[in-house]
Amino acid sequence: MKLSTKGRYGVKAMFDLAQNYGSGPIPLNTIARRNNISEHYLEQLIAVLRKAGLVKSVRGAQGGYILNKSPETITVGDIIRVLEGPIAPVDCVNEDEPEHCENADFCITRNIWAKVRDSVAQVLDSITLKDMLEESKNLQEQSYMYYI
Amino acid sequence: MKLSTKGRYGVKAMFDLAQNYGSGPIPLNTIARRNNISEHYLEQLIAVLRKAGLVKSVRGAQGGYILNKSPETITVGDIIRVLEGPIAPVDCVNEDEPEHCENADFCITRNIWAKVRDSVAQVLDSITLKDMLEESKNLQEQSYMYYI
DNA sequence: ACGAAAGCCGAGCAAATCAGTAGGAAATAA
DNA sequence: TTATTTCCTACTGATTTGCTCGGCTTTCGT
Repeated sequence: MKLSTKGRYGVKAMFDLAQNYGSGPIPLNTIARRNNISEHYLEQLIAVLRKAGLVKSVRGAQGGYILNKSPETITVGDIIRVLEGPIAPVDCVNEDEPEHCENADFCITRNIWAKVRDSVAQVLDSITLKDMLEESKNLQEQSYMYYI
Repeated sequence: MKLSTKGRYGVKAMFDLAQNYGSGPIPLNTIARRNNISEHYLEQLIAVLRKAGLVKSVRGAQGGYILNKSPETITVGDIIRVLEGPIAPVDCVNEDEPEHCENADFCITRNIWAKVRDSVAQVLDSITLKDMLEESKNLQEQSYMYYI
């Protein structure tokens, strides 16, 4: 039940882009450096995000990446699904095309995995990049108060 | 975010034992056959469950495995934790000993993974083997109604 | 026009994990 | 004593993970 670095790095990178939304394209090496991610590896991940339409790229000098939609319209679930595939603890409850299983109608464990899937999806789909920006702002304020 | 076969097979095997709770020891090859699991592989999994105190074994002919506690005191979460380790989408929100991360206080993504962890744990910890037995009974009754 | 800064692309690779197999030793009921 | 069963250790092929490497193309600034 682990998330791979694909999902983790992807969410970090997208959050970074959200924090810089409106400031023009952000080069990948900047994102990689700020988040301690191998640039070459992140390149592969962001290629997937780009093909899925979550970010767009600007080539050439002074180029970089930009969110393709505003932060409030992108959820963590969107990012995870693109990078890690459909949310499903086991394939027989896959969101897209559940693996066929002849026992599905009588399978008790299957119902459990479906509950897990729904509960994870509910959490991830309810959090937008904008929510994260706001939480970040709150954290900073608290941190400020702490130093007074 | 996939469960491995360890967790899946483990829950199936434990449910099988729950269905036979009170009928003496059930040999492993029976459980393996009924659930389409490689016996040798299941052997390794049940060894872990035994060492964790969830099942007890009776050696020798007519031996087998028995639940070590009654079905209502064993949750799916117990089984999963034993076989798959602590519930945590990423190590920095590990239930037992969270991996140290210097940015933890300011990490926005970390809060998300903690929410996912809690939501998965809540589902798994709320389902006991007895709940599964009852659901199974309901399904059988529905199936009976269907054939009238 | 040129060079530096960027994205784009495909190949390769070491380590870890998964999902088993294989083979036998020890215990026990009949 | 024999069949049945658990117990234990080691090995293994396939897949995934988390990268690295090298080169090509596009574009901005001068």
